[in-house]
Amino acid sequence: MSRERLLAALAEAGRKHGNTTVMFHTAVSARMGLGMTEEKTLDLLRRLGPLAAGEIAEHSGLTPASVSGLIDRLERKGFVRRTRDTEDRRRVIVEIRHDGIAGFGALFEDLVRGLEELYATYTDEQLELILDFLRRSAEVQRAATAGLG
Amino acid sequence: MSRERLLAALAEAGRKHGNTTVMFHTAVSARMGLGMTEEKTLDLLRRLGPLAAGEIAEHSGLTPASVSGLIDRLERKGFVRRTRDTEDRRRVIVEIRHDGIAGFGALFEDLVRGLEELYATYTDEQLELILDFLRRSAEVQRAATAGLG
DNA sequence: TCTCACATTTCGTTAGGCCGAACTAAATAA
DNA sequence: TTATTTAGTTCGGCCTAACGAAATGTGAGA
Repeated sequence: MSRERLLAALAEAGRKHGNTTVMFHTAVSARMGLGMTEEKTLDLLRRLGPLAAGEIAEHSGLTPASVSGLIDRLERKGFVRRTRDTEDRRRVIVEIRHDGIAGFGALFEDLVRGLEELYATYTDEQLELILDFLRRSAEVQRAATAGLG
Repeated sequence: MSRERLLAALAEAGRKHGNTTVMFHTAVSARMGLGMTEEKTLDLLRRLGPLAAGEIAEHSGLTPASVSGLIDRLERKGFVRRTRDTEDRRRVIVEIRHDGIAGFGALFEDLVRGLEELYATYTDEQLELILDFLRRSAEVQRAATAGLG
């Protein structure tokens, strides 16, 4: 395959790959009964650990009032727990209830298994190449997203 | 790096890559002033070509009433055009207005340029490997999504 | 103690997007 | 022609998730 064709094929494959990623993500959220904001918040908590309500407001750009409602919804669905900060009892700490999201791990089973099978077909060198590509490509996407802010 | 570590790193990198993909996608939609449904509809029209309102209803699972409003919004934003079917004048054909979407191509510029630069650092053989990986990995995601239906 | 500042919640409102029911217009059957 | 079905639209109502303003409870300094 000529390099030109190769690059064209990569553009197309990348587009499709992105599409399936978004679709999978959307399907998972729907199954968990989560809205966009709720899911983004869970992701925040996964990455940064327990946060105060105000910190969630900062990270998400929502007003404090909206965050209250957001936490209510997540709590009602069993995904997070509210705790009073013992240091500063005005603050409310929000933490993920791992027991609440555990049941949904099954949603990822097919994906995880499929990817494991896929990875199994590559040599270590090839996997290193793929790993590097994924990291650098994620960085490109991150930068492009920031450029849209 | 041991294969075990390699696989763990891939799982993590894959997760992050998926995240950045979704975030980029979300940011683009926001910039275009599109809701989730509107965007899904545009994607439908891109993939399947012009569709009748009723066909959009079938594909999206929305009621005809909702589709009417949906088309109104897309039309008002300049992304689609309504046409009467000349065969069956009850039917309304919805088609993408490429001139309406063209202005937003710039949103992808950074991403496209970044990926081109990234691809430029690989040999043809390496790109073939990446292409194959993207295709197979997209298929895994597609299958996993279908499994959630 | 008495403010005053701060973190969060509550309340009332608004905008978006969906639905069902009733409607118009066009095609089709009797 | 007339009755029925089909395709979309309009209307009114509802729900979700956001917001601003005011209330609540807590901390901290004079």
